[in-house]
Amino acid sequence: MELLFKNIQRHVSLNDKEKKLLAETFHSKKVKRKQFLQEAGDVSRYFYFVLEGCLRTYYTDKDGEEHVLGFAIEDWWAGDYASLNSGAASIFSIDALEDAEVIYADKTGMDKLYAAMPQLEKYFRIIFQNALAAQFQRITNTNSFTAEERYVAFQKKYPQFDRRIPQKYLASYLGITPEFLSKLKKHLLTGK
Amino acid sequence: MELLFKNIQRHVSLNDKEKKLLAETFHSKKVKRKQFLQEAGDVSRYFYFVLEGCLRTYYTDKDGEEHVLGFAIEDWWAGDYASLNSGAASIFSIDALEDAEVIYADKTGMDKLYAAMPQLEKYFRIIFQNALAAQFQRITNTNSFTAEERYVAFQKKYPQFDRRIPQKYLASYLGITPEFLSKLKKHLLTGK
DNA sequence: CGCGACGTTGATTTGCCTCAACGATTGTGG
DNA sequence: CCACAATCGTTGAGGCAAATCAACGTCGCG
Repeated sequence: MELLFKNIQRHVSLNDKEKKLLAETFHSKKVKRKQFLQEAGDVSRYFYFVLEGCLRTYYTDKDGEEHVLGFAIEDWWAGDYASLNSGAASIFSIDALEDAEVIYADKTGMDKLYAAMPQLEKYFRIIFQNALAAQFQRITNTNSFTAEERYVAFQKKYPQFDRRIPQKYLASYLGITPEFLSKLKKHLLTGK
Repeated sequence: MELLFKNIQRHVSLNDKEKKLLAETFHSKKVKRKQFLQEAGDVSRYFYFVLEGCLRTYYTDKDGEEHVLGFAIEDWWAGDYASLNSGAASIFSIDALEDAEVIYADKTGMDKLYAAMPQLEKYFRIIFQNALAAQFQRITNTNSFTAEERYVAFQKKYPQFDRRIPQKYLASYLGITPEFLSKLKKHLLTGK
């Protein structure tokens, strides 16, 4: 919980009463590796804040193929930002790549927090604005880099993920097949 | 200006004093087709709200290739949401695909508005949250659809853009070459 | 009218995928 | 703690979607 306070206080201030309200509204949950936090089709959806471990958000297409949208580790947010607003059923699933501890709140809880602590609107405005910028960067990379360049750029930008994400999920995130990622790595190491 | 008020009032309320402040803070500008609102490398950057016309936001890669990130028509926002927060030089350019009329504010102006009208934080929190959801959808489409499917999906989702966007820019937005888009269209029309 | 930008069409090339087989690693029950 | 299965990663052969390159038609505009 302290981790969330610190994260929020990077952008806005919190007093003790507000911290108490946050602590009352967010609930805690531990999940084992491979367990789901959310499955596609769920109507009840949550904002998750990761205290420990590693999560994966992904989408299953009409052919049953999974496509990874992103990962979340300690001090990161996860959730279907999309449909939390709309109230529609989610098309995304979230599961754990490592045993994880998260705190979470549903839409009702978030609305209560927004009403009681207007500065949270600013906090999430900034969080979403930065996340949006990161997605534009990602789209830019997809369109102007080869798969190999995207892999190198990912390693450089997110070195903390290096050993924590199975290659097949990283391949999916990069938009390539696991086989091709394997060949890329060999090419980078051996030059052939 | 009324268009902006109506847009904002879809999510939060505004009184006359607040409308006056908005009108004082946003400045108006008309640009001809092909003129720039912002060029890559600019340090002074703005939030733009389109009153009339059509804008294009794009990125120029190391090989000099342009990659279109998005379009904006009446009642839409445009701008480098990314670096407006960070203060870094922008890597994006914005120009007009049609003669356009926009209103705009810089970071200082936006900060002033946020301070005077906290409900704007909520408004932009929602705007960014929805935009983020749209970008996740776009990434999902890129990874799980063929170019032809993406073209059809775009036509269906944004019919209002149909006649307004030159094919080469639409091709860039879809992540394909103009030549290939031409062939796609032929295939869809003639079946061969 | 003539120029330049845009769109089209065809021939060829290529980055990445698919399929299949084979190692390596992990996890689980006996 | 081992045996075995299951999952994951690697490697190779062949195929396809989309890129590249080049030539030509067409349209808007000075």
